[in-house]
Amino acid sequence: MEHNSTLDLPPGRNPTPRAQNGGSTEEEAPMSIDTTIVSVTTIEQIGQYAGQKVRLRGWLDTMRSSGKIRFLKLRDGTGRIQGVLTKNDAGEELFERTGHLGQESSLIVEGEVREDARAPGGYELLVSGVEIVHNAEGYPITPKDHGTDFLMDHRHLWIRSQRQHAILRVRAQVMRSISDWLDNHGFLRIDTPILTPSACEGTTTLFETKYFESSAFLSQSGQLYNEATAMAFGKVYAFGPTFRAEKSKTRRHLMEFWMVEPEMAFVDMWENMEIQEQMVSYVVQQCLQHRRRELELLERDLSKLEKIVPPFPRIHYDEAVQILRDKGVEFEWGGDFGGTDETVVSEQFDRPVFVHHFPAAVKAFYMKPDPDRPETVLGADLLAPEGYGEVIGGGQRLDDLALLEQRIAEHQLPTEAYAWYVDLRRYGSVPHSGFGLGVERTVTWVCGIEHVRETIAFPRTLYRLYP
RNA sequence: UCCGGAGUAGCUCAGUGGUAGAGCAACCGGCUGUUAACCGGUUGGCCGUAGGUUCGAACCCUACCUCCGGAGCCA
Repeated sequence: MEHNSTLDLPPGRNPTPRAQNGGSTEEEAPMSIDTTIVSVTTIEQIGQYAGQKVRLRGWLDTMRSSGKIRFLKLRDGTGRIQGVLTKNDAGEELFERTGHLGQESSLIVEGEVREDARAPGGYELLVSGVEIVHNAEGYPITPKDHGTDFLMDHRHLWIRSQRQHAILRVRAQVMRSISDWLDNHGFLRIDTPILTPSACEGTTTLFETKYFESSAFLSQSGQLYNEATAMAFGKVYAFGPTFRAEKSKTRRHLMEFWMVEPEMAFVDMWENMEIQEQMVSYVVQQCLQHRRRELELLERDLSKLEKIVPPFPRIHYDEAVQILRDKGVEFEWGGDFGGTDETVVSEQFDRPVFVHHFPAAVKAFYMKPDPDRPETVLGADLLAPEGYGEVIGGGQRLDDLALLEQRIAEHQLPTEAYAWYVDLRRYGSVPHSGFGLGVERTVTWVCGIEHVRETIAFPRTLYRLYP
């Protein structure tokens, strides 16, 4: 992130190029930053420079003025620190010049790092020089309350705020931990196409786009392609965006969302679940370890996350139906779970719960039926606790040529388009399984927040394509 | 698509038939330890749009638009 990292240089001895003054609106104002050699650092690293003079480059978060003393809260993307400026120490000229800075003005600030119990974070900067790179006027997001719609209209600015930083950092950690776990367990990342000739699962509505003289669809899943790459490499995963043109309007839905989809040859439904619980536990524990500060800022109940360790409970669809009925929910065997159904079931457990053996009728055509009860499939959904709902859908795939051809016919799917997929059952078919984990839902759960739309920088919701 | 809620200052909202309001933001001034600072002042309005009822409509009625929450579908 930092181009001028000072990590491996002794403090105070790394000459950095003089900051350019091109964006300054000050006319012929003297450079108030002196030319002595001062370390450029980040707020994250500032503790290493206690008692020394440093230079920070960032944006003005808030400013409070009190006549002869001024507090400039600076953020630089790595953290926030309060700069203190007094008329006596800083001098009349500097004090006057910083009196009319708007929120989010970009600044290069120089000063001495001081430990101070009064400062949030333990350190503050005794400001001795300020270069105004750009003085911002009328920043729309004030420190007061705003509605979601207003904030979403200003999403490009909203992501500068502390809460959004915390969420997006947790997201990055979740994605990184997923990749780490899979890479360390013999999976090869092979990404699948986003432009596809036809529906993958044939269930949801797809976004259609021009493809020269014909049309193409934005992928709703890499699932089918993953099966091909798994037959080529054994253990694989795809990690990328997926698109669903469903008119879903809930706190769990986005039109564009990210999914990681591992697929494994010679793995059955039960082993599939073991892999999932290992990976999910690892991801949650890594977030606790590396993003604790962010989770605390979000006021997440960390004790709930600490419980996320294997094994996760596994219940049969029949049991789940019984739980619903015991809790007074009218539910007929054979249906899929709605949001509230998922909540009722998952609230019975303090860990994510697998619900397996769903009725075949509500699942995709490629799911393998249970030989003993063919009206159910060898698949499992993973429901996150605390009512966060389905974060994983997965299962064992149909590996029998004749049965797959029959299913494709039953679902009235175009045979030509699936010819390559059927081929996989013709040349060395093996039992195989996989799953798809929704990144935004997982991040929502880990963060303990209300809505998936804050877990991606620029969410695509039903009626929002801006910014 | 269906059900429910809401559109009033830049933002968050009050105002339920009789002169358009508050807090914050912005702007001016005061204050040497502020944490969503505080104090004084100034600016700021096609009350979502179009009809209708009424002497008179932000307010009542009708339609439409937009947003929010939920359902369905899904990760």
